[in-house]
Amino acid sequence: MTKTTGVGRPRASGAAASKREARLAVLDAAGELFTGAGYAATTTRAIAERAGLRQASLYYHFPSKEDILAALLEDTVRPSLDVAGGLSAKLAPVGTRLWALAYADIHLLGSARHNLGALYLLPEISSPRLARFRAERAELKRVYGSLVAAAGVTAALQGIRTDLVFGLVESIAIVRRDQPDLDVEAHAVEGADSVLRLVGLGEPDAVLRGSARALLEG
Amino acid sequence: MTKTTGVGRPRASGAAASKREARLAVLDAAGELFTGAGYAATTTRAIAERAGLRQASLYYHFPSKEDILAALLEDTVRPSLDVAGGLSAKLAPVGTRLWALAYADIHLLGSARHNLGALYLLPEISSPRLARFRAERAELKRVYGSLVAAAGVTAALQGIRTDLVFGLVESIAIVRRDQPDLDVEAHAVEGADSVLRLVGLGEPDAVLRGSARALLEG
DNA sequence: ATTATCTATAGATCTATAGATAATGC
DNA sequence: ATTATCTATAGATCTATAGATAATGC
Repeated sequence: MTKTTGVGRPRASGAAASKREARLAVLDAAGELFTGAGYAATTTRAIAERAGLRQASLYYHFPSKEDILAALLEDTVRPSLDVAGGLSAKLAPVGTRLWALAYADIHLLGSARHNLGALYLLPEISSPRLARFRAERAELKRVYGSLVAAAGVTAALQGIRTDLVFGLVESIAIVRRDQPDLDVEAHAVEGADSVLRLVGLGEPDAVLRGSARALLEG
Repeated sequence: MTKTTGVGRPRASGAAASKREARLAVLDAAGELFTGAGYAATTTRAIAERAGLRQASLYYHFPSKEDILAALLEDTVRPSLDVAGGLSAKLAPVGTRLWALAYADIHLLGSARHNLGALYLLPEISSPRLARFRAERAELKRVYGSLVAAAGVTAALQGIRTDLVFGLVESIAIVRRDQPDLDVEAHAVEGADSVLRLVGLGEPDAVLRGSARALLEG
């Protein structure tokens, strides 16, 4: 006759939540701790505590600690890939598309709840369990690569310029670590402008920016 | 009458080395392991093994694991600061100086024995023991900032553009992780060129590149 | 006497598994 | 019966300190 919220043994902490909520709470706690203290330095106990359940209960939701990291990172690239996919359906000049993609990515990385881009340099990234994340990130980079090519960059320079563009976009994570309260919007605009200058498309004007934004909204 | 190399109890491994060599061996082992497996995931035992001594003997050379990291990171920024200092003594146009600094930094980060730039995003960076590293890196960033300002970037945009330039330079670490055999020279030239375009100094020509290189050698 | 190392270990974890348990659902 | 959690713990570490030891130097 006790009032509870759902199926399954109640939590020791008293907190009640659905399975989906529990999973999200775990991811949120892990995101906070991984970015704040580091992946290896974060214990499963700390994650569980923050999420309101016991350490062993994590394993009902995720097969291993690395799978928690995988889920977090995949959730980070996927929205970028979605933007890239959405753009590919639209007709617009290269510069506009490239500006839009860079702007959206910097915005996503810069304003996500946790600075998960800071985890891209983690050595654990090479683990087999993170294969899907790596593949999705490579896919995103390929999109940048095709835009850089379409921008007219010499074949010989396409690889390196793509690296630089991608690096410029992702470097928002470094900036964000140093300045947690940075102006993401300004950074995204300036970053996207810089990407265009970087690939030799010149200085973007208000018209280009406007249509790029429209592209993202439409 | 046993033949040994110096003062102190001989190593169990048989390897003999001076105190200075031992310290360097520890740093080299740690650099390899920190960049390959991660800081927290690397045990002091693994470092010691690779350096040819026992785990506890590390503590004769460094007061803690974090101090090993601090020494490595400081050794990484210092050469860049030296370049920056050297440049400040010379007379040359802003573009040339900025190109030279970016080129030198990308080269240093890209071809150092280990990809230590990949550790700049580590959460451990905020530890008090790493205060000196942070200060030196901030100093280097300030140099970039003054060059960006001298390049004529609007006051309102100086901060963000400096972040972007610094991010572009340091992003070599991400690229290097993904492509360990990258062409550092090409990346450094393209990266430095990109920095100039990024701050609005236009497309650098062979003359500028030549005098920037001369600046670095002289 | 000094130096650079060693052995041994305290004390504190950490991840993941085994198996029990307290709910709801049928 | 199924679900979502719990308790308990195996087994494996890990960092740092204490104190001994095997060299050289004086």
